[in-house]
Amino acid sequence: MLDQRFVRQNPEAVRQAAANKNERVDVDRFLDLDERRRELLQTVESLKQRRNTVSDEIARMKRDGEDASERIAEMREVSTRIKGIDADLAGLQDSLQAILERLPNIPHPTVPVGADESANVEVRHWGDTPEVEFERKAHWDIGEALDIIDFQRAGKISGSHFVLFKGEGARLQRALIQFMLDLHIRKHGYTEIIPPYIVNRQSMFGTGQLPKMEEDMYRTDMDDLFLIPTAEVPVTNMHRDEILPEDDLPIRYTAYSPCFRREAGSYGRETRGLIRVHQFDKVEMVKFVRPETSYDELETLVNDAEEVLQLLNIPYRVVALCTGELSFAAAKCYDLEAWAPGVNRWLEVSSCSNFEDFQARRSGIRYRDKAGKSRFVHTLNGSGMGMARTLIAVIEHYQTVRGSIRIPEVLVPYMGGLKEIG
RNA sequence: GGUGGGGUGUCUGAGUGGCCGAAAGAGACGGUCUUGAAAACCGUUGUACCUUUGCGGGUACCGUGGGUUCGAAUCCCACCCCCACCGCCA
Repeated sequence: MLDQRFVRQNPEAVRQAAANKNERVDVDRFLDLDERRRELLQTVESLKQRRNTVSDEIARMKRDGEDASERIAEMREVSTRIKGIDADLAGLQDSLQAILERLPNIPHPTVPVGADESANVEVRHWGDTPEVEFERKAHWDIGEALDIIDFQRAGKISGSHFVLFKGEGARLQRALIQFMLDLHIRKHGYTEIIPPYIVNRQSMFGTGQLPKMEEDMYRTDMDDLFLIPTAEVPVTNMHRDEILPEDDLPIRYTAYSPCFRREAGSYGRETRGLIRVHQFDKVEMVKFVRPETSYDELETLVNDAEEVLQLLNIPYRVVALCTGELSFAAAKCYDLEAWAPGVNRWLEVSSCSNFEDFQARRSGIRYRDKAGKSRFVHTLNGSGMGMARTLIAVIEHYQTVRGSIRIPEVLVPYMGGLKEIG
């Protein structure tokens, strides 16, 4: 969420940011409501001042045994007026709030301006995409041939775009998760969290999924709870409405969780196999940092994620998203795209974002600085990495001419010494 | 699900209608003392919003939302959350 005063003082910046993010916002209406609100506020506050003064007077008169009935009658009227104006004010506040919570975050100046992915900028790449020494098969063919991925039965059990892993396939996925967690915990200094996978409405609001993305979320009707679309939600909300000691910063958490996404209206050829599914596993990294350091922390976050792919020896590229591709809450974001030779394309396996104080303001996450002043922290998060797609990259990258899958060296210990599937 | 207890500032915790933005303690910050530190002592220390060029002035906030009242942390209603015990249960 943006600061109300910031919007008032920089309407053009807000308009521009929204336009660059392909969002439609009504800043004029906001300014109009905001001005009316301030007028009413001044009126009602001076009435309240009057009421407070006279109430003290009444208290004094009663103590002195004087007759205060005239004052009381007068204040009865004042109070009625106050109640009326307060009601109008509350209506205005609600309208303002509704606009405010739908205003997207302002992109950082270094973010390339553009409407779609053609404006994204490749920052660097790592590893060579291998020469085509044989006809690479897509992961769904390999998975079915080796009987380690079962789309048919997943469809029967749950519906399309669900997946079931079996035998060594399930184990490979678990190995990936374990390997990633260990890397982030031992080498990168993150603290492991196992959060709740179902959260309340306020948590979903805090990280910015609500109100805009509600139709993309799985929700439990009876309790109005949401299945998390990413561990970012529960982990970021751990410190909602808290004031953290400055010495605690930066805080770095990593969490494995399943992720649930309805993906309403995103079907088609692009989503075949494991590329886009309703439930997938992900290891997430979340940071709470001092504002001064957040862009340095973003770079190390990306590096932490990159190291996963480097150790798996999978070629990838780092892409700086343009304004039009940035999510609602992000100020800047890098995507990591792994090369998947079977489907012959780059797959987004990680997304690392700096939200600056946007989420912190929504969820009241602050810290107390050395001067004793409380300030909003900056929050960041990044996948490290998203499963299913990382699994695609591994399967398609490590397939052999014979149709088997070699196990990446770093995963062998997690596979109980197994070196090859099939 | 049932019964009981409870949600107050950074923390602990007092406060049952006006003199309460809120005692006391802790913590933090500044100072005195000290070679330095600790201890002791003195002082300062909530947030948001409106207004003002500035000094300043004002309003609101004691879990959330309503209500009663001239006036609510305090009384009433609803809801949420936490704790304990009982029941149920992987």
